[in-house]
Amino acid sequence: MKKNITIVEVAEKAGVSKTTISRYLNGKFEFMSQDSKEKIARVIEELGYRPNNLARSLKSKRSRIIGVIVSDIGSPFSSILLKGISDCCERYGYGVLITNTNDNPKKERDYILSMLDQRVEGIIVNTTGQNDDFLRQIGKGNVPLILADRAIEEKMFDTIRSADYPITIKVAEHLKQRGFTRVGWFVEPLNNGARILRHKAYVAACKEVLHIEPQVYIMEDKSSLAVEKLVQQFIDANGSERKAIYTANGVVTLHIVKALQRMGIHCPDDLGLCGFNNWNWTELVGGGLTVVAQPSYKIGREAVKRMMFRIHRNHNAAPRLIELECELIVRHST
Amino acid sequence: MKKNITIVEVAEKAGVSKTTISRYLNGKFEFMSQDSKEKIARVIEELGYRPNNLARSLKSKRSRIIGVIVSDIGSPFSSILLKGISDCCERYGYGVLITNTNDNPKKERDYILSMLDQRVEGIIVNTTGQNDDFLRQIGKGNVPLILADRAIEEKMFDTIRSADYPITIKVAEHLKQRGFTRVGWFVEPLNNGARILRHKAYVAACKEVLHIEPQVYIMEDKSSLAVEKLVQQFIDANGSERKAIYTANGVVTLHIVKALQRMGIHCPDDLGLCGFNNWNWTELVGGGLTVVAQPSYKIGREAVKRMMFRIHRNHNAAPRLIELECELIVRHST
DNA sequence: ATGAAAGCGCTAACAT
DNA sequence: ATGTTAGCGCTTTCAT
Repeated sequence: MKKNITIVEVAEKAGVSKTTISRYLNGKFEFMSQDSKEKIARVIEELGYRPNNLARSLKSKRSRIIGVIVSDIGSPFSSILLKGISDCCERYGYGVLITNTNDNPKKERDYILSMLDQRVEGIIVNTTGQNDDFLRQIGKGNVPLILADRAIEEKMFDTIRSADYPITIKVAEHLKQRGFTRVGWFVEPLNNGARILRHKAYVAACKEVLHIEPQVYIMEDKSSLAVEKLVQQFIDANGSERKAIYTANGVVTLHIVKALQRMGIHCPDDLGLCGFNNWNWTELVGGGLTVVAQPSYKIGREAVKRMMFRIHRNHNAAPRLIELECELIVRHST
Repeated sequence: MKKNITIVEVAEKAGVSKTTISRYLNGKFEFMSQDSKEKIARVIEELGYRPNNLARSLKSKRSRIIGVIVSDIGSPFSSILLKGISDCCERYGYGVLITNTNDNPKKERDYILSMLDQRVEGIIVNTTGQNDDFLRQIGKGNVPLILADRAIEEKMFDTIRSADYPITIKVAEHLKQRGFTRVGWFVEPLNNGARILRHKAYVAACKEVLHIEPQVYIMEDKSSLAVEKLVQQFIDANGSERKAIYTANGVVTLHIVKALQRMGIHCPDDLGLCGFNNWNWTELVGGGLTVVAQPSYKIGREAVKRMMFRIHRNHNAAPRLIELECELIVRHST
């Protein structure tokens, strides 16, 4: 097990002090002789020296790592979000420490604390929605926290999410124009900020555009039978009206599509369907699904940009809500 | 900006030395009075003290972080793999530093180096396949490297992947039994270990089971037109035989399904189709796709287990190739 | 333009 | 059972 090369050896071999090496490493060439510079470069090359980032971070208090906590790393939303985040972090020379909570609030708390222990410079969290008090507490510390997709009630953190309201209005207009007179909204339990805001948007769209009573169907249980029952319930409740389902997210969309297939219900003739999230398979099923495309990649990218702003420009900027535009992709199912 | 609490303050307030606090933090209670123990616990609680992991790692040379490099974080394979890795790391008390190369070999090299700078204790890499020399170099160092899914020629690293050979034989038997007399294999360029091994398996299956000449179709270009052309080529080349397509991975499957839909080709009557990877949408399209289910989650989990073995038990164990069983899920398309 | 020296917050001999 | 001390590998005043 060969010893690691440190700054000391480099200094000795280059015939200068540690300080000069450190300056070199940090790009402070301004008051450094061309000679030293070249010699150092050569020695580093020869030795294959690489600085120890733990030591650098410990001393400088800048780890150049940001933490990311997602609620379900297996979902396409998360992977695209993460892609946006990592791509953007890379441009800023930051690394990304990622953890996955599986929507478990306790894990979320533990991970946040352990990321702070690692001295991450900021945390981006797609919160489970059950940690508002804890998050507030963390917010008082000096490591910026930014919410991705899921907001919390209080306007305390920068939040980057999709602009659900305008797109939901647009969806309603589209459905109305296609002759649908009843629109049911299918969602998982309303226990996080994204779902709550989308719910508001749906209710507003019912009032303002569709002029109907909202019909919210909450999937407490995602088993095949339970979902089919819920769909049947919606159908039975609306007699001979032209009915359409609007879903709250990609997971719900998937469950609904499966249920409709099993039930032998065809879109758009038997029932309209507008999904949320333009996942790669949505164009493949049933001749193509009409969907709202959420800007997941951009959400990631903007979260990082905002984080960099906070870290490098203004630690105490007022929290901002950044809502990014969604796109309605009309296909065969409506 | 309030000062961070350090071990020194805790020691003072508890009336003991730093050493004792350090012992407490590391669970070395064996020679510690019940009294000290309780007092320390209380002080830590009161102060809300949390140890600085950078300092711990720097000193102890154990960061309790492992690095993971995936080639495409946006793909379901990667997300499930990552889920397996993170879940398992958590059980061992390890954090995960994740980066994404987008199949760019240069990025892969840079990320590996920067992970080493962070003093990760091990690296799991789903390599682009274009860095064999570099990886060998890294392999000589003392940070274990484990390959996930994509092997390299030389048997130098632990490698965890799916057992492609037996499942491919099984696929061939299934297709034969269903009356398919020609099977074409569709793949991206053969530039990584997974594809190369799958290619071998396909060729073997052709000889041993199907008794036909292999027909390999390489998708150099994934545009709609190019893919359609390739499919048409396969069809034209095999006249009135019963033809089936077997794909090398989920991305290829997706492209083929799209092409078939556009071309108005129906499975299994016009053409059989067996995909690779049981992504959530495969059961939805065309009445359900027959697929090989790759054990992505398990690959992640086993990679971590092997990593822990290497780190904690035997740094110099002989490299092992661990191949995990795949499952054939027969649906409507064959 | 360069260096000496004092830490960053912790761990681990080596005492006692 | 507990404390003293010397670092881990770097950055950063403050000199010169």
